[in-house]
Amino acid sequence: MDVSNEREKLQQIRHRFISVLAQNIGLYGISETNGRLYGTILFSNKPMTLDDMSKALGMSKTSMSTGVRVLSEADMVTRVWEKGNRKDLYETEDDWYKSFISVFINRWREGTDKNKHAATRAKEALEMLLDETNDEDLIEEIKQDIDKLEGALHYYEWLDEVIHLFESGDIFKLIPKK
Amino acid sequence: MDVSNEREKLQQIRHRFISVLAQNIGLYGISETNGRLYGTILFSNKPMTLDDMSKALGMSKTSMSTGVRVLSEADMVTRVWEKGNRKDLYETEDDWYKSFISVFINRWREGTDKNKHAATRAKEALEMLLDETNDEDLIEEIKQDIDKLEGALHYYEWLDEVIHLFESGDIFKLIPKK
DNA sequence: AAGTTTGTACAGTAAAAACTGTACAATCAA
DNA sequence: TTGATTGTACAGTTTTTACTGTACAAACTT
Repeated sequence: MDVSNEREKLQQIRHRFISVLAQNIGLYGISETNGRLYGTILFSNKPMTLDDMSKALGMSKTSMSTGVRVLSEADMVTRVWEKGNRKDLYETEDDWYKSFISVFINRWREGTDKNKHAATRAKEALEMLLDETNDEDLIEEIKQDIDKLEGALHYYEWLDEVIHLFESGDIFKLIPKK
Repeated sequence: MDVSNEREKLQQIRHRFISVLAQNIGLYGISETNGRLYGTILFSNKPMTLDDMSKALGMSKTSMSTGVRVLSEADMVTRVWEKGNRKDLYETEDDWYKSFISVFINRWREGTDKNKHAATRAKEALEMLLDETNDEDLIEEIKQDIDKLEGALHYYEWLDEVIHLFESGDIFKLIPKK
């Protein structure tokens, strides 16, 4: 088997892995195409330009530009400088713990905070309404709603602490990096 | 302020909370509309029929049917029986720990396993290719790829243990339910 | 300065997802 | 059995998202 054939095989192995990676990267809030872009940059063993990516994925440079922006904002790729090169170069953050966990934390922190805030506000509003009304049935319904919101709030508080376990890095005391 | 006005206010408070909940439920892999459906059933203080939902959300019964199926598969709502009622009735699983954590676990377990499997297969394939080839440059590239896959696999193993922490319920020893 | 090259905004197009209405099978009532 | 009601498959539509090509501003070269 000659070298070009072997190289072909290498590409195929990479491609297969990148496909699976991209399909499951939705867990981190990244779209499949951007996941494919991430995988491509990951396995390019040198930093890539937008044109490189465009060529590698057969997609427009515009798409690469927006894709790279999303990945940069998620701290999954970083821009890197190289003397004498006018083009922007990008490479992946190779520490998977760092990049994936931080993406995870950002997403969950944001979502949980918003929910918690909304639940608190709703509970307060219901308590005010409870004071105002005299209708028996309505009072009963409001009380049930407050119960539900309290259940939700307990869960969010718990989740808060879970997220903090990751933010603080304490999770690694419990489950050490491999 | 009369009762109908107060009832209006109650609906508004519910609606506002449900909107936020629905916007953030994507974290659990549920779409925003299905999140709204979940919220609607949650705050209906009695089990709902498809027609109830359709009316409450102003959407087709077909959509309710498919939506409820998604939520059922995720164990977020359950079908419930009532004597003398021909229609299917649904209510939410009220234990947020139970429903949300199980949805979370299912998603992450599945995604992580797939990635781990793909990484293992890719690594094996690369090791075979490494044996076959004699080209210096190619050997170097393959080695770099293997390194990356090993990094990924370490992360996946770690993630595996994290997921298991939730599956086993041991997380509650560390961070007790509120 | 003029001439290139590079990244991105924006408008338009293609593809995908969400949603609806109709049709029909399954279940129940009489 | 017939007639009515309920849930869902399926086809078609609308809405949303993804993607592209063009045009242009910013940065660099000469």
